[in-house]
Amino acid sequence: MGEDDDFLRLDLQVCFPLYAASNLFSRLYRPVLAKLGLTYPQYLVMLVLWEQAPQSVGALGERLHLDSGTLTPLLKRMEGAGLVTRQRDAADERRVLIALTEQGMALRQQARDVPQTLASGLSLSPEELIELRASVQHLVAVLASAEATVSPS
Amino acid sequence: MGEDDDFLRLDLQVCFPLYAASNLFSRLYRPVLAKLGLTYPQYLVMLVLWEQAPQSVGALGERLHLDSGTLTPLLKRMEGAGLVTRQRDAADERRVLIALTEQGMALRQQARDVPQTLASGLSLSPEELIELRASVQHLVAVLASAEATVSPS
DNA sequence: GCTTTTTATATTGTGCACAATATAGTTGAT
DNA sequence: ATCAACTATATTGTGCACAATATAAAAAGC
Repeated sequence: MGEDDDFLRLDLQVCFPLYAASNLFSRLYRPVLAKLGLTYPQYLVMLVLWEQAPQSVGALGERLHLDSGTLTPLLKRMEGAGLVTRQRDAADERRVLIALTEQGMALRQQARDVPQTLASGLSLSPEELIELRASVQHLVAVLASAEATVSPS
Repeated sequence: MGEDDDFLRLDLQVCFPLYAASNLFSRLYRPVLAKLGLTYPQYLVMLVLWEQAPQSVGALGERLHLDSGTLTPLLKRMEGAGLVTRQRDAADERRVLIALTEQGMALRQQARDVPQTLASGLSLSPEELIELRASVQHLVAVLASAEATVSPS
């Protein structure tokens, strides 16, 4: 008990720096995104929709690894803000299609400089960022497959 | 507008895989930690306290990059669960010292295998995990210093 | 055609995460 | 000693994140 060879030290965890980095990133984005009227998860939704719209709630959730319990109220707030519309798919009434409004599309221009604004404050080289991104993307793939293994459909 | 050379594509973001990995990790930990009666952030608090206790709320927050608005209710729930005690520091009445109860200390034995249980399900080599951990720890340091720069004390 | 199963989203309740603010305690400069 | 500035924690309100459950629509089996 209390030996130093156990694996419970905070500095030995992989999960903790990910957790801290995620929180710190969202804190760093907050004032920048506030000018656009977005929260950080809402910004991620906009990134997905700017690539392709309309999309169903489920498709958004699959891309972002979030479920309807998170997305539904978030999307309703975005609808209230005039950024997106929500309407049932006529072809499959179970689906709700999320589309961009004119305002939502226009917001892309204002968001254009957000990534570089933040990256510029980070004192990390582009190479470091690219390598880090690839590593964590790989981890996400591993975690997502582990999730699918544990709770099989 | 819509050119492919802008930086708004989700796959080009560093922040998004961190966000997804953090969520996926906490989802993966949830069923394991539930057996110990802990949530994932509560588990992190226990890791810190198992290293050293008692600690003030502020010291916990500094270590975990969390503020009192997050920690106070979390610690009250942990107090209610019988894992920690909360009492004012007699030497400085502004501080609240968080200490472990017998039950809180005993829980360490039950938690002993948690890290390896999770790591074993990940299909990542120990070398990959160590390198990833170092990269993200470095990022946390960079983000924390950026935070300090933006909002100077 | 009608029931069973599956699928897609919504709802409810709990627990973070954090900004803004409040409160109480401490320190420092006179 | 007194008061202004500062520090540590608590409170309030908003917005995620997710498990569990509900509801409704579609698909599949008979």
